[in-house]
Amino acid sequence: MKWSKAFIPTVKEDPSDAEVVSHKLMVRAGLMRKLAAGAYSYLPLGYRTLRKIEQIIRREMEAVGALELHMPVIQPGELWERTGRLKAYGPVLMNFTDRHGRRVVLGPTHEEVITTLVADNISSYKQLPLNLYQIQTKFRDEYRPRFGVLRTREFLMKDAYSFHLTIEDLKVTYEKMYQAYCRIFDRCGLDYVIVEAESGPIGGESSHEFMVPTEAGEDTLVRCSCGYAANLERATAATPKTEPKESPKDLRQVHTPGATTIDELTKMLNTPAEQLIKTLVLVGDGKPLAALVRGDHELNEAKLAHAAGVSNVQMADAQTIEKLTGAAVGFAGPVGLSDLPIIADKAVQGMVNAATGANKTDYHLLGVNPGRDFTPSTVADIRLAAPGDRCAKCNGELKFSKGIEVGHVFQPGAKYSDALGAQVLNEKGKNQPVLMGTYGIGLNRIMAAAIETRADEQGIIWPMSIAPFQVILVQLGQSDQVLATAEKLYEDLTARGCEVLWDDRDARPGVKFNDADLIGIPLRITIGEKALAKGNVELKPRTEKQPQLLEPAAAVDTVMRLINS
RNA sequence: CGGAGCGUAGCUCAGCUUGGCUAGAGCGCUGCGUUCGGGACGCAGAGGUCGGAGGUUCAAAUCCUCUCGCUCCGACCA
Repeated sequence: MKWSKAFIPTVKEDPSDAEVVSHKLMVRAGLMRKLAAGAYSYLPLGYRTLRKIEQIIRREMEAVGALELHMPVIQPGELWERTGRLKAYGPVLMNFTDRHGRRVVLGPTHEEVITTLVADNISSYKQLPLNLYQIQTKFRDEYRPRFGVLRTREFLMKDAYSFHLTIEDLKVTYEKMYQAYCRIFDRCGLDYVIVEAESGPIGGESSHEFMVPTEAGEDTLVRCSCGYAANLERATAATPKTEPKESPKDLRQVHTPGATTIDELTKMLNTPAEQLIKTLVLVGDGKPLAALVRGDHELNEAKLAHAAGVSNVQMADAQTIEKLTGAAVGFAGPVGLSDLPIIADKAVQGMVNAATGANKTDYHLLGVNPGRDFTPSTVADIRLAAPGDRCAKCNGELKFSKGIEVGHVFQPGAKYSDALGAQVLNEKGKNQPVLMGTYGIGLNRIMAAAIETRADEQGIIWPMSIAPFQVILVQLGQSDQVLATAEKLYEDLTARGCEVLWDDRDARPGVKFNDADLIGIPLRITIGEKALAKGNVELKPRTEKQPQLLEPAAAVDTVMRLINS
C-alpha cells in the first residue's frame, strides 16, 4: 500500500480529550477517531490491526474445536426477563421499543440467545460437548465510558459458549479455553497475569480474568510472590492477628454527638480505626442484615452476599436503618441488635475492647467484646483486601496494581439452562440441564493494551503479529534510482507475502521518520541516495537505534527472516 | 446519578475577569518559489452560525438563564 493512496491522518498534538497513552496514540497515529462518548470509528490502519487480532483468535478457537457462528445483535427483551438479567444489567442494557411496542435489547453478551438456540436444537447427550463462538459488536450503556477504547459503549467481543453433560466435561473444555486464551494473548504480544475473579452478572463459581498490568487499567490486581493473584473483588487477605493488649473491660456508653463517620470517631474518642467496629445495615434479597467490619476495613458487597446466601446486597436507606437500630445513621452497633442476622468479618472476631455504635443517637459503646457482648450469626471474610494486608496463603505481602481486563472465562453451569429450559436426555433416557461455560475476549482492549504497554516517546511499537503492516519503506527523495529501488523492494517483499506500507509521499525525511515511528511499524527500510551510492538500503527495527546497511536483495531476505522468526 | 472543568478555524489553544473597532496565534490545508537524512523557510491564500436557544444592552465570544455535547473524580460496572 502506498501511503499517498492510504488514509492515515496522523497528527502532531495530543487530542485534548485523551488521558491515557493508548487513546492519545490511537488518535495521533490515525488508527481511530471518536464519534461520541464511548463510540469510535476505526480507520483503515486501526482496522487492519483489529482484523489481525480477530484472525489470531479464530485460529486458536478452531484449534480447540470451537465453531464460529453469528447471532443477532437485536434480542427480545422477554428472553432477558426470563433469566432475570433485565434487572441484573439494569440501565447498562441498551434497549428500545420497536414499532409493535416490543422491548428489544441490543446484546451486551449472548448467553440468552445461545442457550435458546441450544435448547431448541440439541436434545441428546450424544451431541455434547459443543463449543460455539462469534466475534461481534456488543453494546453496553456504560455509566461512564472512558480511557479511549478501554471502556466504550460499543465494542468488539469474541464470545464463546460451551455446553456439557457433566461438570467434569465442562472443566475439561474450560481448561482448554483457558490455555487457548493464553496462546492468544501470547501471540498478541501481551504480558498478562491470570487472576481469580468474581463472576458478576454472568454467574457461576469458578472464574478467571486475564489482566494486562498497566497504570492505565481500571481494575485492581492483588498479587503475592507465592503466585496468588486475584482481582480486588475476589481477593482474600490473611486475617490480621490481633494480640490482645489488655484484658476485657466492662461495657461503657459514651456521648459522641454528631460523630457518624469513622474519621470523626477516631478523633473524638482518640482511638485508632482498627479499634472500631463498623456496623453497616444492608438489604439482601429484600431482607435486612447487619455487616460488621473493622473500622479501617472496607466492606466487599459481593463477599457479603455470598456469606449471607443472597443474590445481591445493597445499602439500606436511612429510614430502614433508623427503624431497625432505633438511632440515626452512624450510630448502629451489634450489641442488642438481635432481630437482624449479624455477619461479622473474620478480623472483627478477635477484637478486644472495641468501640461501636450504641444504637442510640449520639452515643457509642466502649469495651465491646465479640462473643461476650454480641454473637454474630456468621463469621466470614467479607472485606476488601487493602494495601498492607498479608497473603492468606503464605502470609507474604500483598501487592496492589492496576490492570486492563482483556479476557474472562466463567462457568455458569446450569444457570441459563434452568432459566431457559436447555435440557438433554442422558444415557439413562432422563432429562437433565445442559452445563455451560462462557468465555469472552475484548478485541479493542487487546489493541489498546498492546499500545499502552509497549509505546515509547516516539509512538506505538507494534508486535509483529498484530502490526497493521510488517514493513514500512521510507523513500527519501524522488530520484529515479531511489524510486526504482523502492519499487523493486515493494514488489519483491509483496511477492513473498510481506505486508508493506510504502511511504512514497513527497515529504521531508524528518516527517516520514517521525510518522513511521508514530504508527509503530516493526521494520523500517530506508531508501536514500546516501546509502544507495554504495548499493545499500537501511534496515531498522522500530526498537533499535541504529540501522543496518544491506543490499536490497539481502534486505528482503533479512526482513522475511525477521517476520517468520 | 452527585462533584469539578471545558466547548472560539480541520487540530492544539489565546481572547472572556473589566461588553465596544475587521475575532487572533501555532500546527495542518491550497498555490508559487527556495530547500531536502529526524516534524524546513519565504510570499500569497482558503477556512469561523465563537456548541445551541432565549434574555440584558445602543452594543455580547465576553454578562444572565436554559439547553446540548465532551472530559475528569466519585458512585456503579466486565
